[in-house]
Amino acid sequence: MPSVKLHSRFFARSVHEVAPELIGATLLFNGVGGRIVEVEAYHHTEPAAHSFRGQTPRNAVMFGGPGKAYVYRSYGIHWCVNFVCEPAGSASAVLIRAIEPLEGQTKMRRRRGLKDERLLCSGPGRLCEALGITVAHNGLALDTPPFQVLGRAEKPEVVTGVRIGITKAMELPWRYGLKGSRYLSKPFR
DNA sequence: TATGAGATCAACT
DNA sequence: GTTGATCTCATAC
Repeated sequence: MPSVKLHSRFFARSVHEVAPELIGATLLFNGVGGRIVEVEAYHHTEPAAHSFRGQTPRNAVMFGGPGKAYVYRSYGIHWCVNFVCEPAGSASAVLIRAIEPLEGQTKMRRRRGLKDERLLCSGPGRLCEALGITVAHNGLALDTPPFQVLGRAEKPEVVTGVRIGITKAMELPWRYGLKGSRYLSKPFR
């Protein structure tokens, strides 16, 4: 199956173009990962984005230009990974919310504690735990090991909806998913 | 199936 | 002191 590595050029566009195109792409971290089935776009002009109020130590990577991983701690417990998009300074990113486990399932299971395969990577915190992504990887380039992001071979059917778990800008339909996937963090309505 | 508590930290009021 | 781009487990229906 032909897959092309995605470079920073791919990410240097609007999050609204990049996010739907990431559905069906492959994310690997040290060779472990799978097919991206759910993402959300966060634009700096909108209050749900971490960059909305300007730069802080936590979100600095968002301001450094496209093609990097932005990793932050969620609820003091979990890690979540974003792909930074748009030109440098735009500070917008795509949150990777769920993947379909394909490579390194043994490692993922071990890290996750032998959970149901369906729950291995179906959520932003879950997938970071399964792949072993932490803040130690914040700011790393997405086209260089340990990261590997491969473009999809064919265009899948993409569904959209409102974003999950936020209390600001709840009306924006900037959640994208692979239609019919059983690995979504929540079904699309 | 649904709701609630707890874990625990960066940023904000 | 409160909130949040979350998840798990316990208890109730």
